Amino acid sequence: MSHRPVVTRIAPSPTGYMHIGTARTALFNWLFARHHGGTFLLRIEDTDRERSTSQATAAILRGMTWLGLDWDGEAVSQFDQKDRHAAVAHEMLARGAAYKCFASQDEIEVFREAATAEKRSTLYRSPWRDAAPATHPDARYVIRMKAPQTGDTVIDDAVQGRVTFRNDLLDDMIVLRSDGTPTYMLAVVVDDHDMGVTHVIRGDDHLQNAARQTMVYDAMGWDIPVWAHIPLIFGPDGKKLSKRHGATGVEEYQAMGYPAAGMRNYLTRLGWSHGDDEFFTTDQAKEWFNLEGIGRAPARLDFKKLENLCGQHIAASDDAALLHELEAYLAVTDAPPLNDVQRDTLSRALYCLKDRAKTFPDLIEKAEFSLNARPVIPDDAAAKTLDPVSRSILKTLTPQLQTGTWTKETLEPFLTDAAAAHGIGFGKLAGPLRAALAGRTATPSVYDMMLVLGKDETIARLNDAAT
RNA sequence: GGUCCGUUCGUCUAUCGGUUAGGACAUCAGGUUUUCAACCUGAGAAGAGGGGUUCGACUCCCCUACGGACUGCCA
Repeated sequence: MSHRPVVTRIAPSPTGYMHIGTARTALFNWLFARHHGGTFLLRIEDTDRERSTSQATAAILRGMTWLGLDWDGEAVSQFDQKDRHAAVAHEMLARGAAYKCFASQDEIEVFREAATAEKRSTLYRSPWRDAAPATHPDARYVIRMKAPQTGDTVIDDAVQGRVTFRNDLLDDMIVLRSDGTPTYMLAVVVDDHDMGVTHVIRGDDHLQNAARQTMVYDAMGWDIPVWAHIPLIFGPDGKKLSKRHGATGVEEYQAMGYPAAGMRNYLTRLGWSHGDDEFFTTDQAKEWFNLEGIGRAPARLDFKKLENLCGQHIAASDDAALLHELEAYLAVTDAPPLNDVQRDTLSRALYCLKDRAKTFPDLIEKAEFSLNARPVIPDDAAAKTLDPVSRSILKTLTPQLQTGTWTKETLEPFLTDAAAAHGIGFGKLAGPLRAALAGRTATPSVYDMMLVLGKDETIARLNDAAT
């Protein structure tokens, strides 16, 4: 119960891509730290040398960066601290809080199989717990925690409440492997302590670990951090999120073209609430975020809602930032970059595009009229509107358009009158105009397209279609 | 099997013993419109089941059911 400045961390293991659940946990930790003006650290849990890869570490860094979750200081490698971990393990040995166990993996394996077969508890009780040092063989050993076997270990969790575990149901976990490397259970505690972590916000798959880790804190006489075990994220069907659901990796979401701000908003709201607030900025999230608002039940991913929120964020973005993020999106998907003309036209078109796009692919699709150079190739539906009559009307338009001023205020009455002059409503004229200008039947407003395209380009496209 | 956690509209959630159980997404029906999107209006839609405690339970307790996590010299 100290008043130390808040320090949180995200501690992903680099054994694959960055899971969306990890991203949300990172987000919560980041939000909490930023809310309190504290520190948010990134630690790569790479003590599993078999499975850790530098590519996975790079993917984590990319994912964090994309989501805008800036961490303080350098990302640290847990493995780099292995000597410190080993020292703590030996310190525990010296304090009588741990012991050397000479049981081989095979031995334990045999025990577990037998226990499982006989439906007995697989809890392993090492015969070396109380063995006199004189009886120790000259062989490889692991260091096991000498866990209390009676009483309870109580976790006061900021999300889950008070959770009690019976000590006689917990075994003496290994803290140092026979090759001298630390296990996760030891390394997290040592690192969190050394890094001054005050609040451990992580998936509730770690809830039981908190009990075991508490024992290490106690053995070393260290302060226990505030625990906050948050529920896991499920797929839309309520099942554990798997490849089958389409997207489990953060980078897949980026590649699908969701804006980072929308992603943050959605992920923050998933399992956390601030009254009825649904759409909010990252600044608001930082201002509002607290542990009390975190729910206790797992939440399902809802892509429709994600899209809706993303659409709102795109609409709320300022044009320059939106263009910048769009180009970044293009880059990660290996799409050809925008040329100068496209960038210029698009930046002028954004105002009439961003209200109607939910994702970047969506935006690009709707922006096509401004991205593609002549000639405009109409799709089938658009081609149908360009019948001889329509084409002849378009033809009469261009000379008159040539002389008018190019503003919405002049264009609007002009086109309305032109339609009327041919005995049709503007709605009838809009179809062929769309086809000529965009080659589509679904486009932004005709006026907006004309404004974005400019007089010369508009007339050229109209002439193309009329002939 | 054991331990632990969870369970409000289809989905995300509000409610912190007293509400016609609210909002959002989605859905459906209207409206507006220059197509699409958007927007506006409206509708349907929920406390897993059973016991308690209480004047009164979605809210507190117990049991059941269902879901999940953990049960590694993985993290």
